[in-house]
Amino acid sequence: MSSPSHQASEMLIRKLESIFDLNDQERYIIKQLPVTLRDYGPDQDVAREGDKPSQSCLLISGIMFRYKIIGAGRRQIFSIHTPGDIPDLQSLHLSVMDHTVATLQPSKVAFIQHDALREMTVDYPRIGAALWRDTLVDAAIFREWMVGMGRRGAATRIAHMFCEVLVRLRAVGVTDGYDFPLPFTQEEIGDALGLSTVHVNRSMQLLRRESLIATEKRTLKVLNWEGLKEMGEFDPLYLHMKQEPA
Amino acid sequence: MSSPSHQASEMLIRKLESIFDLNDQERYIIKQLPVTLRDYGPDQDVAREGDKPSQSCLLISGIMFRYKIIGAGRRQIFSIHTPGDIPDLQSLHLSVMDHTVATLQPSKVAFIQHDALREMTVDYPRIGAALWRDTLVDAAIFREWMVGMGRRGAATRIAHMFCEVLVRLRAVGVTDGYDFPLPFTQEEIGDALGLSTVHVNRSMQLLRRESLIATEKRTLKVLNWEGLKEMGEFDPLYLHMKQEPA
DNA sequence: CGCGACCTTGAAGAACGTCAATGGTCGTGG
DNA sequence: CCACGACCATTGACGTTCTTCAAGGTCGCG
Repeated sequence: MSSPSHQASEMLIRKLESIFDLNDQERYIIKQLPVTLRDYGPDQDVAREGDKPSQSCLLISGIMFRYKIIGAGRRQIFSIHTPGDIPDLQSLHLSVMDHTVATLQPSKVAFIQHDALREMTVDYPRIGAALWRDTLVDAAIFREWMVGMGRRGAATRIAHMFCEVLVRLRAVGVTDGYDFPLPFTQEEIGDALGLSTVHVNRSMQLLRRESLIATEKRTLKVLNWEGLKEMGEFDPLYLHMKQEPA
Repeated sequence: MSSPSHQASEMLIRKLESIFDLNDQERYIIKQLPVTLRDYGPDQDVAREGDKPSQSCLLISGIMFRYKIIGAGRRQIFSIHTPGDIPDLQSLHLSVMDHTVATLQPSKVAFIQHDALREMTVDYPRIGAALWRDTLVDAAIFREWMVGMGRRGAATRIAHMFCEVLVRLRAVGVTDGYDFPLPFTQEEIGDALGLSTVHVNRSMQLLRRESLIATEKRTLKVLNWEGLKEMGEFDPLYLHMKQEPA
């Protein structure tokens, strides 16, 4: 737990245990995974669309996200990643990146060779199943975001996103209360939810007016968790966690 | 190829070979998979949100789709499935369905027990990798739809959807020209793309006015494939096929 | 023939985007 | 300590896109 590379496997184990039961041997095997560490500043691309990576990145601390740029100034953000995530795990079986993976905040990242991961999934099929499951939860989150973009209004989408981020941060122990550092600019929230910056701003004002949230000094305080869940039509089933989050 | 259950494995093999190289042994193993066959009419649910299926379904002929209902009359369709697909392969590692899988057209479906699939993925890790890859392509398609719903206009989204369906139908040999039976009502197209029926109707009129498509007798004719791709901002990279589709 | 499912049309309004300007906060260097 | 600049949040005015509601119209089928 002391050395940074132990920190990497600890975070991965913690993440996998939020969606899968690991036994002692499996935890041990994961701890043996060789990793290479690297620090990134904010807003740096880690793997770009078109790349053919030979390794995947495990987020240790900070926040990452995935996006695609289409034409002039139009960006779509697909996902937000919290510590313990392997944002480009999919590159293990999809050789060409069809989108870009980047840091949102300064982040500590561990790289794991695909060969090592592949070998582990073959030798320990249950760990393979856990990782496969992780990519399936990833897809489930995409589906939920699709519902939002297709069929929910702006305030609902924003509330939903805040609910999801809070639950996921709590699941890996980054936060334990109902406050968390708001790492997103309104532009980034808009790019994630398919909204303009201006409209995000006005919709967030609505959430504040309803006393669901408060923002001060780059911190988001959830004032009324039940109310926010209701506003966001948030049902955490799609996160497929082992235990229902609070 | 004669018996219906051979037809099932043939379609699966064909589908997997569009995204993965199988060898003779692997083809042989897949052919041994025990399946149960069943015919469905149109608009029938095959697995529902909340279910915990012990088998997955392989589409042999017809069209299936996946969706979620949220509140009064709001439905979001996530994906369209062509023969050879296993629409709920994800249930292999996500025990609870977070959405519903249904037929759009009358369809012939083969059910495969999860136990048999799991055993195969453990004994033949390359087949496991192919199936995992398939679920990752599924997720890549979600991402592309997210880009559409978040950042593209109605006509572009519709053109994109037609391009994708055509490419996928061609990949498994259901069509070889540029015409295909249009299995969707305008309401379904709207539910897939996050649009109202009325707006789908008007946007399709635009595509016809531009001589990109023609619809007659429930058949969609692509009059100008290059033009449609351009209108739809369609780049098939995200389908991760072995060979670039025409 | 008549019914149901689907497509089409018009009109009005809500939701959201764009443009452009203002103000706040924070870190940095003088 | 202050001034500056960068980045971000906020506001107003105005346009566009898309939705909603309501009413035909078309087609296949029993």
